[in-house]
Amino acid sequence: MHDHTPDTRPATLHARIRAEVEAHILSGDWKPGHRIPTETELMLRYGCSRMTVNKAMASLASAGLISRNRRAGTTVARPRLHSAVLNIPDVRAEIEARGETYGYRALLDEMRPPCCIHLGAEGHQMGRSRFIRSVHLADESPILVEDRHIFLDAVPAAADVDFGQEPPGPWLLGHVPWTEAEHRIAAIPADAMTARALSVPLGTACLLVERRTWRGAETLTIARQVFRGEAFDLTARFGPSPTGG
Amino acid sequence: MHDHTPDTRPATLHARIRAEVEAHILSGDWKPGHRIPTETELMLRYGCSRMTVNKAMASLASAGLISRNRRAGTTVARPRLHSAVLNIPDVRAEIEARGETYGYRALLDEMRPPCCIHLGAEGHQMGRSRFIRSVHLADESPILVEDRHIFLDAVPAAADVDFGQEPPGPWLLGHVPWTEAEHRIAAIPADAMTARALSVPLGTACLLVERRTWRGAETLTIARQVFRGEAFDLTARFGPSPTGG
DNA sequence: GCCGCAATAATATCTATACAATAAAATATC
DNA sequence: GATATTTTATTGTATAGATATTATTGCGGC
Repeated sequence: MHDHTPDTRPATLHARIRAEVEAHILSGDWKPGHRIPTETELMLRYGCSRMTVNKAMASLASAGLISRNRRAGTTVARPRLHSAVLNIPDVRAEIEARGETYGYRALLDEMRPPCCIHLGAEGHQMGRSRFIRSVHLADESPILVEDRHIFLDAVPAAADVDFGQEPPGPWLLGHVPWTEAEHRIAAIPADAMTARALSVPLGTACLLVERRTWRGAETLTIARQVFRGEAFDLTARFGPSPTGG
Repeated sequence: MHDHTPDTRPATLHARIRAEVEAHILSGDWKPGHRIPTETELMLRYGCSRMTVNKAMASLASAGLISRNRRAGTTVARPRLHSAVLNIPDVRAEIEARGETYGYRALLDEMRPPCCIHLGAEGHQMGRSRFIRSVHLADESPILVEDRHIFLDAVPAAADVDFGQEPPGPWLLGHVPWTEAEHRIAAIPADAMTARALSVPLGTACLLVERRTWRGAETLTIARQVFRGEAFDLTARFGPSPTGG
C-alpha cells in the first residue's frame, strides 16, 4: 500500500538537518544557552560531510536562532529581539482584495523650492521637490489621504511622470532602487484638511504612517499617509525565521 | 607607504562577491530583470571555485534580491514585496530610553473559564485562561493599557507567576518559546474603559496593537494593547536585506 | 596569583569535483 | 507546421579534503 501521508519533510539533507535542529529549539526541548552538538558530531550522526551540516547551521545562525562561536561551539540563541515583518501592502491590491473598486484622485501637484519639511517634531532642510497630495478611494469612498514629497535632485525622472492618473507610490517602487527606509506609525485625530479629505468628523481617530526612503545618504521621498481609522489596519504575521534561510 | 584607508570591504571572498553584486543592484546599475553573470563566469572573474560564488548568490537569493532558475540563469528580482522589520520594543525599555521612569500596575487578574474571545470582528472558542488587565506608566502617567489572555492549557507555568509586580509580556517572552505571531495595528477612539485607564477624554485617538502568539496550532496568548495616541508610536527601520545573509 | 605562550577545539572559508534537477533550446518525427 | 525527443546550459546539492581563524584551556615561569 502506498504511503499517502504528505511528506512535509524537506527534500534535501541540509534542509532536513536544519529543520530537526529548529524543531528541538522551537519545542523548548533545547532552551536558550543549550549547547548544540558540534558540526563533527552532527556529521557523524547524519552520515554526511561537514559542509552539509555547516550549511544547515549557517542558515539557522543567519535566522538568529542559534549563536555560533569558534572554539566555544554553537548554542541556542537568547530570546531574539522582538521584531515582526510588517507587510505594508499596496493600497490598491488591498482594496481590490476586499472586492471593492479602487480609485485614485490627485488633489494637488506642485513643484516646491528647497524648503524645510516637518516630520514628527523636527524640521529638515531639503532640496527641490515635487509635492503630491492625493486620495485613495474604495468604492468611491475615501480611505487614505497621502502627502508625498519626491526630491528631484535624487529622482529627476519623477519630474516628467503624470501623477494625475498613477499614484506616486507604486511608480517609485517600480522605478527607483532604494537602500533604506523608515516608518513611523501612530494614531492621530483628524485635522481639518484630513477630515475634509476623508469625509469624517474632525478629531476622528486615524492611523498615520510616515515613511521616508533613502538611497545611501540621499532622501528620495517622504510620504505621510493618513488612513481612515475604522477602515484600515496593518497586519504583521511572522515566524521565528523571517527569511527561511 | 602604508595604506591606511579603512578597508570596509568584506574580509571573505564570498562576502565580497555578494557585496559587489548587491552594489550593482542597489545602485540601479543592474535593473530588475537584468541577467546576472552565471556562476561559471563569476568563478572565472574572481578566480575562485564555483562553490564560493554559489554561496554568495544563494545568500542574495535568500535575501530576495535576485531570482535564480536552473538553465534560465540568475536575474535581478522584481521589486521585492514591500515589507519592513517592525521592532515592537519592550515598553519598559522604550520608556526608560526617553529618560522617564517606568511604572506598572495590574488592574485585574482573574482566571477565566473556557469562553469565546473576541478579536477584531470574530469570536474564537478558547480554553481556560488567565486574564490580566494592566497599565504601564511613564513618570506616573499612563501610556498603555493592556488586556492579556494567557491560555493555561498551553502555558501551565503562567498560573503560578505573580503578575502583580511583573508584566506578563516580558515574562512570556523569556519563558515561552513560540513559533508564530500575528499583529494587527489600527487607530481607534478611546472607549469608556480605555479613557478612564489612560486619563484621556472619551474618543481620543489611540493606537491599538493586537498580538496573538502561537506554538504550532496552539494559541499561547492574546494581547490587546491600547497606547495613548500622542504619547507613543511604532517605528520600523529597514534595508533591503533584513538578515544580512 | 598573574602573565604570557603553546596546545587545542571548534567554527569559517575555500577548493576541486561529481552528479542531480530543471527548463530552455535544438532537433527529429509525424 | 505541430508535436515529441534529445541536447545543453545553468543552478542545486553533496563530498572530502585543506587551511585559516579564534576563543578557550592549560601550563610554565615569575
